[in-house]
Amino acid sequence: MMIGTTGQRSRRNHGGRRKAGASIEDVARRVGVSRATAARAFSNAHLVAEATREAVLEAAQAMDYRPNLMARGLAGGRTNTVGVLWSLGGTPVATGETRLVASELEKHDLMPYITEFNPDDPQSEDMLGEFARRGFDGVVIQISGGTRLEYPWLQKQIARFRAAVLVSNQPLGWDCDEVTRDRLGAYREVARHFARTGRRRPAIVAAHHSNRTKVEAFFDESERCRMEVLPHAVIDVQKGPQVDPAHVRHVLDTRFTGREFPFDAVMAGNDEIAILISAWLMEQGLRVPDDVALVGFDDMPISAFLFPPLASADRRHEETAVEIAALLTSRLEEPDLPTRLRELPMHFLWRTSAGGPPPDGGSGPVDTNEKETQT
Amino acid sequence: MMIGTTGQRSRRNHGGRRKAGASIEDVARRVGVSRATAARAFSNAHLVAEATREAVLEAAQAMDYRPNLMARGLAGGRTNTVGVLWSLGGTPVATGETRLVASELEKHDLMPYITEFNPDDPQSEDMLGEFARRGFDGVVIQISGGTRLEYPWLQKQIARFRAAVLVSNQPLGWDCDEVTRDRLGAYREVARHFARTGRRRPAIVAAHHSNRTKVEAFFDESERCRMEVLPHAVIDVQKGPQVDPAHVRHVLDTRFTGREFPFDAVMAGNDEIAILISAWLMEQGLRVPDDVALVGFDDMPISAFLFPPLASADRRHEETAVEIAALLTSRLEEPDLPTRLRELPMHFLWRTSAGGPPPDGGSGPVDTNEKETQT
DNA sequence: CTGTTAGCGCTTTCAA
DNA sequence: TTGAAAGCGCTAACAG
Repeated sequence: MMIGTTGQRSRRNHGGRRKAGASIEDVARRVGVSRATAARAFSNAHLVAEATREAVLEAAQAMDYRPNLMARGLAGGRTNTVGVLWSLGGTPVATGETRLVASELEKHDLMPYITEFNPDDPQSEDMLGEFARRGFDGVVIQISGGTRLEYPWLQKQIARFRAAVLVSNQPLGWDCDEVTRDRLGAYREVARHFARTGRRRPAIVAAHHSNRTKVEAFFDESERCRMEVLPHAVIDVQKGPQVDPAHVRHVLDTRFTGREFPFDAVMAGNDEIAILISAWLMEQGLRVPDDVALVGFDDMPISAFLFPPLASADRRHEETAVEIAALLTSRLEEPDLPTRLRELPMHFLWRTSAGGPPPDGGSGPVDTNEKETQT
Repeated sequence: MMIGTTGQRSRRNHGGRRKAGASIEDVARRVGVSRATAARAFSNAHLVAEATREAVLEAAQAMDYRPNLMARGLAGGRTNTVGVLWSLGGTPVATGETRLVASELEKHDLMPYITEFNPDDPQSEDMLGEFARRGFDGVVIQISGGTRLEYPWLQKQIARFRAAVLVSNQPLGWDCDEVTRDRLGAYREVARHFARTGRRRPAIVAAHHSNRTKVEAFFDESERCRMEVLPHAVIDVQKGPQVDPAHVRHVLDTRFTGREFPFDAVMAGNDEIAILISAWLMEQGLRVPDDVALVGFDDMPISAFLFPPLASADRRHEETAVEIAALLTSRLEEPDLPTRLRELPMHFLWRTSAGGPPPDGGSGPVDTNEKETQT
């Protein structure tokens, strides 16, 4: 490591107060009204005379005035900031999802702050406290494979914000708006597809073994369809907090190499795992889907273009992001709205890797089956 | 779409002032000192008598006091907030990188705001203004495949922050700290490897054709190594602002299907593109690396476990993230430091898909060749 | 509909 | 080393 010295330019503007541009006072003076009136033109437009408001807005435009949100928050007003607490788990799909949510919120002039979140981690409580202290207007909280359905501290923290949207796997019924994406239906659809196309011995390879419901749904449906559920049909590849490709590989190697692979259909917890399985199967000389049918989950952008194209389940990211933003902004506008529940069930997305002909001649069901409820 | 109504619970805590926990005044009262002194214990500890400070800190702890950062910012103090402006471009690698940066900053008790950034987009200027108005302490700005080397407005905006770190492809020499990851070396290494292992006709498939330097470096080295650079050896798969798998596929299909694929070595702009190419080649009945050697870029976590394992270039994410955080925090502590430049060149990472024996018996060079400079 | 007046919780002179 | 006092820019009563 070399250390050279070729100059000594140093940065100006060290500590100290920075001038932050025009203030509402400047605008007010220019228009000839009081500070309060000028300010109202922004935060309570409906309390200001049409003409006055226009004059203020025009002056503000001319002076390039923008409200200082620290000051606003401090005084109890809105900061146009929302926290997005998501369990990223290192998967590209999750981070992609938060980007969609972020860009959707930005469309509504809200500034999203995205952060990793795990309700089982006590540190997460601090995070929410910090958000409240910073005057965040709202929070979006994803309770993903959550081990529980009740987090009393969380429910309490949520009440500190003007708006809160929960993103869940199943309706939680907390006192806030909620978007639910049920994945059980997709798991059952995959099981039925496997059975219908002549598969006999299905397996599931997934992380988060803790979250049993999806595994149960899959095997329940498998048995109803007369497939054989072998003793070790659940292959858990969870290790740390996130999926580790090396570990997935290691599990497959130690459990199956040298022996005959006993399954003819594999459901993977997500597309990344499916890709790893696919590579491993190829290496073993097994063909997808001829020898083993393979289905992933969450539909990564590249999945449709792999060889063979990887079947998956549609996570409905865009719709979810739009719903979240809609719920949040409407709540911010009208705090007294009743709590709302939006259901966006996930569905099996047929592609070649799943084998056999696609279900009823299409790549997915037509009825997406969403529900809108006031709870 | 069904609309049901099953209740009318509504949220409390609509607008209005929220009580935000203990204030510095409460702490001061409890200890028996003035507000100013208590506050100094946090923001200017060295101006307070040892004993007083300890008493204040202890009281704060007991009362679970945390400074209100909106107030602090408003009064001109630090907000412990930094903006991370990164060109995500939808690639999982970029988002993964920002997560590393974020978690590194969090270790230093800084709160990162990650946002998409493109210096060629005029809207980005607003973004920085907004950050300044919100009292952000610093910004991390990635100037990626940037078309230019000078962005006067950007350099000016940067001066509004206490700290700024630039993340670039090549040293830019602006008046702020900088981390540079040169990728040209890696491109040259790949070309040399292809030549050494008997490949004759290399191609490059990449987005961002605008950024020609890496393409030039690759073909320059190819020619020096006596490989044949065919007329259409640059396959541009750029369409929108981000890589679109469908478009990559489309380009490959329209240009090569039905004809013989003229190249025996392909360098892809990133691992995702490489995966798409690999699938496409398989579909054409071409084998990697026997018929076509393939190298990606940026080393996605799953790349090492694909079939065949995908060669790539090490983006040195972790080191980069650590450097960024180190530069930022040190600048915040000591504003008068000279500007610093850290160089972290990227290197070729051999794996099976690249064909032939690995370069000098290893998977990569030992000398990582970093530099530390004061400019 | 508009102006006046208090703060929000902190930092920062300026004296003591 | 500490305290008193004056804001930072805005919102929120409360009068007019």
